[in-house]
Amino acid sequence: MGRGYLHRADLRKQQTNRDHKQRSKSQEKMKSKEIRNRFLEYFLSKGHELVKSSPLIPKNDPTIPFTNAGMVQFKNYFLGADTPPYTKAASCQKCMRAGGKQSDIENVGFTARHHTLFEMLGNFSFGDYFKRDAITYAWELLTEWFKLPPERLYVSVYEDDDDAASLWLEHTSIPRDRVVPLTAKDNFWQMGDTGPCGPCSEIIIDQGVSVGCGKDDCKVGCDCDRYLELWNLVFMQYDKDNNGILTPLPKPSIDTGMGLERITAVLQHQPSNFDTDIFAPIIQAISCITGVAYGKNKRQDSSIRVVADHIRSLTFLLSEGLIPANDGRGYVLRRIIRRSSRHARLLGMDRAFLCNLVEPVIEAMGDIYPEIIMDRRRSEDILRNEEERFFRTLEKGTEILEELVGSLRSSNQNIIHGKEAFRLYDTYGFPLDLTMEIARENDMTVDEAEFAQEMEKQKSRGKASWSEEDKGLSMLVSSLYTNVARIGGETYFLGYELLESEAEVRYLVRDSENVDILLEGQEGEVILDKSPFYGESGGQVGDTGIITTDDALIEVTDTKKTANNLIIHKVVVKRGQISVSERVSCRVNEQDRRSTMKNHSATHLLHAALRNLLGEHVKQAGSLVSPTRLRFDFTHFYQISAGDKNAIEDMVNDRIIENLPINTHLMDLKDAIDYGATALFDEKYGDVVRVVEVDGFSKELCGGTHCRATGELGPFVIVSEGSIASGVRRIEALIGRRALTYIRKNTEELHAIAQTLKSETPLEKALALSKRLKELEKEVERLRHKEMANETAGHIDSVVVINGNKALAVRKDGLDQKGLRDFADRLKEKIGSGIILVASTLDGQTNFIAMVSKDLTQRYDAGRVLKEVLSVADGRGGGRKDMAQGGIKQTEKVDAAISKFYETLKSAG
RNA sequence: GGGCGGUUAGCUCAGUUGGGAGAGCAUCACGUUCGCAACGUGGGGGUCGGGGGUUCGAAUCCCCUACCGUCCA
Repeated sequence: MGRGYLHRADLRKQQTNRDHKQRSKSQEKMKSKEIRNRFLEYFLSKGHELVKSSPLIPKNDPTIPFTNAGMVQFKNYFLGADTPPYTKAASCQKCMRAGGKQSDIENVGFTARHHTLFEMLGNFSFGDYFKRDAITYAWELLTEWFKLPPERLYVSVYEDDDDAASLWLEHTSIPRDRVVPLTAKDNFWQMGDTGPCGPCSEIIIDQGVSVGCGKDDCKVGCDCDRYLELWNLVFMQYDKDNNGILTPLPKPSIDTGMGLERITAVLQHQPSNFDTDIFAPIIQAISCITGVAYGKNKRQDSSIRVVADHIRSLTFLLSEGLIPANDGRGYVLRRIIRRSSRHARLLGMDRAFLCNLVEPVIEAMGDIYPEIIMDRRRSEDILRNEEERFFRTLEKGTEILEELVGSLRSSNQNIIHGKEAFRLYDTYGFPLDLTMEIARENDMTVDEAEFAQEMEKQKSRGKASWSEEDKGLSMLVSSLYTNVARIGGETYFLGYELLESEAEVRYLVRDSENVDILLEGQEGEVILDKSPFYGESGGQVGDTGIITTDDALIEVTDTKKTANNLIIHKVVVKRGQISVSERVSCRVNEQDRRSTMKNHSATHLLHAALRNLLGEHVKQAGSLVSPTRLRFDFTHFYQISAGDKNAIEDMVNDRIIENLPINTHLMDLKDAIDYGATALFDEKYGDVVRVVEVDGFSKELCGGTHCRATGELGPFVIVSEGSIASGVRRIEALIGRRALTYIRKNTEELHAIAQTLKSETPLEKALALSKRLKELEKEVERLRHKEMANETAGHIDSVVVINGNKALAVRKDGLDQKGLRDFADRLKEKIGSGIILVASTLDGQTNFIAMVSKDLTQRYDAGRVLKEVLSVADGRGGGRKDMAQGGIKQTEKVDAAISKFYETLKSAG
């Protein structure tokens, strides 16, 4: 990640200003910006590297949904998987707590301290200083720089950590009775079930009796606001293994965290984080738009706080390219939008409203986090879109609920079952509080206990489905790789220049386990010291090819790249064997690789063309670059018109025809961004990045392999365009020979159609033919009816009278179900009142239809008559009183069935 | 990853133990009117998401699958 949080010159300037105003500043309230700066400034003065906040969406870390603490970006340093370029650092990290284990979202708005998004100030030592300095730094900063009164401070320590307790007493002015030992529950920290861990120590401020819970046993460790935890110092000193055994780390480390919102509230003497200058402009904007004043009504205040908190999260998450979805991080985003929208409605808003609040957030935070400014239009569009979608959901839910209320009322009930409320919530996304509100309006209540019960069931279902094995396996392999990388470093990639090279085998894996040798016929994974094989990343698929030794042939079927830049060759040993430390020759499948390069360069042209023609809101949302095709997903809200599609194709092909040079430069990340290169959200970039530039048209950060000039690409053609998720569209395209083949195939097909239709203008001809076909079909239908009418006339003679009613049985083979009905209808028309049976044999089975004219349905039931008839041949059937259908397989028994028909009528009469 | 709901005419949707695919809007023609709105009459428009199964018979029941929605992890 890029470094240099603030320029030193700026800090020096601030420092001078500060010295001037020191006296007055300490009296008046410190602004949050100043608090943030002074924290960083302090640790800069103690030789710390100031590190920029990493994104909320952690790169290459699937174990957590969002960055939730300052240490997240340093995790690999603490784990020892990576070596830091500095030994101590400080940062102000944007953090998100919503959706994972540490989700506070339900509390947000109703407490003084809970947030979804917050900023975490922290200092870190990677084997440099330990407890003593961590303690003295924290104390000095709080008491001398921030001027917190020492007599109101307490510290907690882990009960077994005597070191920490004595260091506090020795190196600070804190009295013994203010050092409070707490249990492991509060003061022992660990990253996961295994790995680095250690005791921690918290600095606590006594805010006075007035803000406390007032209980007699209120003391340090109480959850109320009186003893407020300000700053947590974690002393990482053990490594915990699978059996829970702690071994001391060779280089103990420090990880601390202090919430900016919290320390600001304390320094500004405010009871709630929401009353600080951090939230003031946002709350003001909400009040202004909704016309609801803050501080007048308790319930409305909560809603305002919810919106104020959530809009910060939304603006930040959207700026990192996240899109609302039904699962994963996108789902968390959607939930935050819906919760905000719900509270906006409580404030009287009935239209999309959140999009209007992006601007105030940018004004409040844009100078510190410029990333939220860049895509503001896109963020606003997504919010508007998503909020409108939510309104549709609410409409649907309201409709269902009103129906439910109506039916309850008509049966004199006034309790909405929890199951029903849950169904509304679970299936239709209708919020419980809204159900309760509507219930109240109708003098009803909701069975909340039952609702909670249903929710529990749902949760345990979710958990049960999660403990799958595959998760464990991938964890195993990934820790295997982490170890390999730790010991041997990353694999050097030679493939930008070379397609063949020598290398040494460093590591072999078979069935997720480290092995020394792979034998003939075995499948496994090979890790080399250097390799010309491109490992799948950035959308470009991995190379295939062969690895050989004097007497072995190994086929490389796929190549992957790990988070720590190991290149993993998936192989099958075709002949001989391969063992660790052996010298091998590598050869990449050249034809496929060259095709892939063309597709990758074409992807860059497509990306630039889309941004050019559709707008800057277009962002890459995923891509696949293979030897045979390219697939590009990007953010865009509408279908792409045929005209735009052609314009995109034209623009890409024009750049190809111009044969523009494609150049690659290595530069610092910061310089690359300044240079205007497009960066992606979900890629990890080192300090030095590759910029792939198509002269004058496209600049992208990209680790993939590319052609030297656009002319190598050949024709470009878009094969399909469609939607893959709300707000994301996908284009698939072909390049070079494959594009040509595609165009040729279409042309040939058109020729064949023209030839078949014997026409120069096949489209017109096809339209004419289709119209003619319709006319003929109608004509056939008309004639068939006419013929049927004629034929039915001939059957009238066969009508017999049984018990005073007309009865008629006819056999006419070759009719399908519909024909049978039509035929019977005609007969019925002819005889007026009576009972009719028609039998028709088709495809080895005989179908029957029985009809009873409306005036006789009191006396005869077509269904019953038919059942009798069919009983002679083990047939089945049924229907209504006036019409019934059925069939038999024994076609030779049709005559018997007809006799049965007359018999039945006789005995029924 | 696991639930639940949906997919029927251009659009919005109905379709009740499995037995003739419907309504409203839109569209077209004709009528009414000086004309328009409105109205009246008639017509066109459907692989009932796709595939398999059960059944004499499936929009309807069962299984698989795609897509959309929604909740949980």
